Amino acid sequence: MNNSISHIPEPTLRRLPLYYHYLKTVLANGREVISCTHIGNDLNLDPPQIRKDLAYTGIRGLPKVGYQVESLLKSLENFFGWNRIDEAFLAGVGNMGKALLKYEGFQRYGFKIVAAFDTDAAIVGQSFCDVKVLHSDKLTNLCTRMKVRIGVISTPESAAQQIADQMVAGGIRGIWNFAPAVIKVPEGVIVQNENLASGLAVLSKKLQLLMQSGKLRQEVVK
Amino acid sequence: MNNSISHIPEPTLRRLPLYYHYLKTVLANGREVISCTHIGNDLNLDPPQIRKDLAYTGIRGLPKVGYQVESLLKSLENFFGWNRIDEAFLAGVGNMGKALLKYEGFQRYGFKIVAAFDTDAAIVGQSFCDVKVLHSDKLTNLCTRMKVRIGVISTPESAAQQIADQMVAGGIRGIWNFAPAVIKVPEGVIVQNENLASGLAVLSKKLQLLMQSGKLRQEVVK
DNA sequence: TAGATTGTTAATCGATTAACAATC
DNA sequence: TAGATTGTTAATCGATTAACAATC
Repeated sequence: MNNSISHIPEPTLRRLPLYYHYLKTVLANGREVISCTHIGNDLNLDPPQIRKDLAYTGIRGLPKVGYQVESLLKSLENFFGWNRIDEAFLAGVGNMGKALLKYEGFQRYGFKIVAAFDTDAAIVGQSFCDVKVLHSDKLTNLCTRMKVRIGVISTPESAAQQIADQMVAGGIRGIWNFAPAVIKVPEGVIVQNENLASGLAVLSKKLQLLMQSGKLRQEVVK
Repeated sequence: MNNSISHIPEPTLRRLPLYYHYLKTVLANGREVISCTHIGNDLNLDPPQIRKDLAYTGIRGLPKVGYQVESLLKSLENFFGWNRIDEAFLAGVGNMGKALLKYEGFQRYGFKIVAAFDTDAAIVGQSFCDVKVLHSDKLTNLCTRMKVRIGVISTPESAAQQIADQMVAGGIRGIWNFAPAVIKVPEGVIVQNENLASGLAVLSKKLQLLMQSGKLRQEVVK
């Protein structure tokens, strides 16, 4: 109800889909009501944080009882608008592009790739999961005609900016970028970068620190 | 030099690979020295933040001059240990698993998948980029023998925990998890979750808010 | 020298955590 | 009723941003 609160913390936005996925399995197991204590236990999160996150979707729980799983799921769906499917274009049908095309689980999150684009003649004309690969030349025009608002970039770095420009020219307002490139877009267009190297770096540095401290502790023990 | 500071902010860790990638292209363009002002301009980041991030790697710049690109790259490589390759196992050779196997750019980040595992008889025995797919039964044993410390999970959700257990049993200390599952591991094992649904949710919510505010503004103008 | 840039310290901002009253 | 849980307000923590002296 409280639509005036338009700022939602990004960490919260990132956690909400995790709750959703979890609650789906909870419901499948036949549980109708759940508490934050329980969710927190399964998801390794603090209950007050979960309560605050869920409150952003507008849902209210019952003291002593918890939340109704089904209405919690509906609340999340409404919050994100997952009941309506957003159509998207994908550019760059390489390894990552193919994986994204073939993954059908995104539909659950109101997201569907309806056309793919590439410049490689060997790939143009092929289909993946009923999505045809067209030549990138046609991106802007088709985008305008189909009123598509979301674009996925999984091209090599060298092509990313040009593809982004074509997307913006076609009216795309949100870009999900998997290319290791910084994309410049005009105001009013959103870029969400998905950089696997960042996650890998976090993991390997944490591991490095862990092993070091382990060695140090062993030496101290000796 | 200051190894006593063992805590590095995670946002910094996530940005450092972006600098590295950027500096590689800077060097390729023949530039030998660069300032944070310049980096910030190209990467859409504030110069003082970049300075602070880079300081964690131990590098020092020269006032008025900036940083030497080459020594900056070396400093980053040393900081992360990218000069030594970490060998990793991957479990779950589906769409995402194949994309990760085929992507060779990770070697630049000291990371190489040396064996892949699956339970599907149709996939076991195949090779991708010289990496052979073995049956998951062999994971734990081979892991112990090869002293592999990093595991990648790209299995379906239902298999993720079991694979994680096998990895931990084989001595793996760091898990890069692409499955939409919360994995329980003993203390001393690190899990880095890579959840595409989170990124997608952030993008679509931001887009939603953008379109709403746009419409509101239009109405106000009318 | 003057201006640009680094490096450091302080101030701000925002998210998480803690505390606690309200409630079924 | 008593205990568990929600929802809210306050305190803490950590990262970003601002300010500024030091320096080539």
